[in-house]
Amino acid sequence: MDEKYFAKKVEQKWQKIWADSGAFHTEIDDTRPKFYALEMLPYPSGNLHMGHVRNYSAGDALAWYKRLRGFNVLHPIGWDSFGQPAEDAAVKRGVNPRDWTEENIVAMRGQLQRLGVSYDWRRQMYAHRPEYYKFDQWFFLKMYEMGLAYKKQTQVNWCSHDQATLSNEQASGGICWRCGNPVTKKDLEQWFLKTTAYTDQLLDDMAEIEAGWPQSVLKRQSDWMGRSEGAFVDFEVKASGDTLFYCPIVDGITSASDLGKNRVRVFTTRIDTIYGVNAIVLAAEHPVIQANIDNFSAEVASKIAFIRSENTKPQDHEAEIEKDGIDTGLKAVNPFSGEEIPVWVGNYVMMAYGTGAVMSVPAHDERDFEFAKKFGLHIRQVISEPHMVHEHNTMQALALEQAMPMDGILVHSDYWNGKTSDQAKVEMTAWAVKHHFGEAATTYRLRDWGISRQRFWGSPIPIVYCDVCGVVPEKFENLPVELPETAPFTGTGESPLAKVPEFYKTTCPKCDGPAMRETDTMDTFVDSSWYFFRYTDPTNEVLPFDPAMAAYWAPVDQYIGGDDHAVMHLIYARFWSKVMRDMGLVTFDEPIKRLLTQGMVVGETFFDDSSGKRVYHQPADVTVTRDAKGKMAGAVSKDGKALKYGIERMSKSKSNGVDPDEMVEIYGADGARIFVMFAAPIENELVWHEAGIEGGVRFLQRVWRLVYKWRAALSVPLSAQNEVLDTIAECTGPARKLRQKTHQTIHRVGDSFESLQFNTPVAALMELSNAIGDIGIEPDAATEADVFAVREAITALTLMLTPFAPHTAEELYSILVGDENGMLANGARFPEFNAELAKADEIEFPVQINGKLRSRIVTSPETSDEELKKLAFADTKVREFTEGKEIVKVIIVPKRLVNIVVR
RNA sequence: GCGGACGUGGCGGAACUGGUAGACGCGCAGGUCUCAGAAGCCUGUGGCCGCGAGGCCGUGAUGGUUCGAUUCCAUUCGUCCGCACCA
Repeated sequence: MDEKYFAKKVEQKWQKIWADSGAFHTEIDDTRPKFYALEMLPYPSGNLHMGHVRNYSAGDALAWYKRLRGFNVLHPIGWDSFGQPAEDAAVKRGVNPRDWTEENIVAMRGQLQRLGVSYDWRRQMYAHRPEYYKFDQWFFLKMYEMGLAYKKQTQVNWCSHDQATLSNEQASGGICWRCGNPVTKKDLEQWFLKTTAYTDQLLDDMAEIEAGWPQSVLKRQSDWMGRSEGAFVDFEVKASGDTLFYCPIVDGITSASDLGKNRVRVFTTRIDTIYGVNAIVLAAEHPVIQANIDNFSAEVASKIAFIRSENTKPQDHEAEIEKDGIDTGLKAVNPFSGEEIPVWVGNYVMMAYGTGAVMSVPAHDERDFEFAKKFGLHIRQVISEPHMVHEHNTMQALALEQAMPMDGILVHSDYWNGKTSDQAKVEMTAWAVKHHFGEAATTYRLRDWGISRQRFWGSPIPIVYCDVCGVVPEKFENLPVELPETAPFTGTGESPLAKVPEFYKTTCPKCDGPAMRETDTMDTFVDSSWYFFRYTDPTNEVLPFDPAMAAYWAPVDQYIGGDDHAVMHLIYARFWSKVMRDMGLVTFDEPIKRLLTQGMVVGETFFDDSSGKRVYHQPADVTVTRDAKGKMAGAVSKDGKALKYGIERMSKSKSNGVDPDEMVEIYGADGARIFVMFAAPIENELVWHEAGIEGGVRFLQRVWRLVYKWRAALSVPLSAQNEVLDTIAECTGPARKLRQKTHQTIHRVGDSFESLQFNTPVAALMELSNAIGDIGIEPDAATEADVFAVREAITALTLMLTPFAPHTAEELYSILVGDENGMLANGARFPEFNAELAKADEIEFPVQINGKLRSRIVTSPETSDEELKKLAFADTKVREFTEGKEIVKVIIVPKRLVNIVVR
């Protein structure tokens, strides 16, 4: 190699050596500890973006670090290759989704390889290949057997733009997660996976991963699942006369055997406020309402119909929806007080949560308050602040200005008066149970996972419909149910598979009679829920993976990806693992021990000041002017137009995107990678500055020159003194100082990796490199001790550089040790830390007077307190400030500082 | 509205359990090399005052605890993110 650093040459050389030698191939090895480093798999769009580069650079750094620490590292990659863009391409451009996908994978794999990411490429998984999706289907059938997969007719979230159904997660906020258009509702027969059967575990097992996951992600997950503890209470319902109405049992909520058919069940977290109930409010879709719709007056019926239709409209989250509702004329009886109260339908009650029925307590709930105000309903306060209890019980309460949703002391509640909310919640629930009109209850926001998609490019759901046998699961031995070569792609709502008779015409697995296949395919989140287990055993044809393989590699030790997957993917993946545990495939509860969420990479954008259009990006098209301090004063385009500056998410349409290939071409993979790691903490947003990357390259060049400068001197074998040199006693002056810095750096870099910091270790390496450069000794004038210290420093620097700039490090390492096979073949290890050597002989003790820094004394860190005090008072500066003052006390912090308090 | 996170030079960011604020890099300024430029190298770079030694101020703002606060507490302002009537 040359004395000058040519990134491209070095990178091509080592990429070839790595590939030829299978340097990153991994197999089970019981003699070494394992480490499973995982990054979120990409969707094969055809182009890597800088967010990917950041993600994979971090994962690769960790993988390399662990390898150098002696771990057997599994570091795989695969392709989330089912999904809508491939089908869009088919609709728009008539290409075959399979061809489109495969081509994109080839392109992106090339990009990753040019970045030199150390994957075991043999273990790639491809969601769209039958060898993989066969096991999506296998899992589906298993879950069907376990009663975890079921079909039901429901209102689904429907995106009319994408012509697709969406899970609740994907329709979060009433907006399609993919295209951003409003979501509507549509009735469809759908397959569901029973995620709700695991909600409690998903919530409770968070304790196991708490230490390794970002708090924000766990918080979002628990909010998403939305467990709330409270009670069901049954209210008897009748007409204003005495006719009992027919009340069908509401789906899934009737466990009390004596729940009468003339009762309606509400869910409340505030049973203690039940004496303040002024009405029962039902969702418009509530079965009681729907079953009796013909009994209502025309006015009531049309209002209900109106509310119902409003509910299906896309919601505008900026504007608060005004409360609306109508008195149905039905009456309900408060089981505690015997009071007769009206039954209303309200637009603010959702059928999807709880029982679709609430007891309205306007005094203590803001929504109920608003509702009562609007319709002039009675408001009664039944919870009081402790000091107000007497007033409340002796005189009528004043009109409330607002709801008071706090806990307190019960008033106007007969027998329960004087109890605290906490007491009352427990005792009143017990009372309700005793008298058979209620029970303690927990409800969740999380619904079951609807996985049916009316799409071609996904795993077919392995179900057959037979006129004779009904719904029949496909036989395991018939898997995979393969997608046909192609289908008519129209972009309309029906699955393209429904237009391919060769696909859907089949025979019944049970009776061999003619039958139809299910033509929906699975949500692609199914693929990503278990893909990381497939890496442990990627070619298994019988099982998704061999449990023994997973037992060695799983769980994932470190997962890295964007926090946009905090709720969907990461809840599904956790759910899937728990199911696999119950199937006996794995033995643990949680599949991912540690999670790191990386921040977005954003771009600088320059706007045309006159038109406001964003058209330019750094550096090619823009000249930036700065003031004397370096602050940006203005920006001008090539054709002389003034530009405004802004920061936006990178994208092609904003022309502020950065192409990873281009960066690698100009600066080299290592330069790009080290910059991405260094520029900001991994969890922060990263603003891409073209100038910054040059700093990364400059650093690599400095290290390169350093090695070449010392190369000849270091190649001289050391004398028999070698071992003696490796002690502190034999090492003084600059050599001693350098060794100290080397070992301090080893410690810092190791620590940083353990706490998943990637920016600070790069800074530490820069410092070490600066320290080597600043040693002030020329190679030809160096003593043996100097050479020893420099050799140690440069070798350590090179090894520690590997996770960030593996190609460069490999090349420099090969120069240093004279071996061309690479570090791993050579058994290279992360440099060993020596605490003795890292210790300083002398340190600077700041001396403060009243907490203000006044002087410094340089002495051994072991100096006794007495001696330190003496030294401090001997200091002229200190004298100046203590002269004629009373010394109140002297505080000495061991190995830190001296603070003299004077008056 | 509810919930969470965060405010440090011109910029990205350092700072161990309260102990020398601004590491490291970018940018900027000056110098060196060169016919010239690029690259490299050297020096400086929080603000104010001072020739200098040095002094004063300084981690969004205000107060508090402490010998000592970027770090802990309270109030407040601001930014970012999540949720969407969850009974």
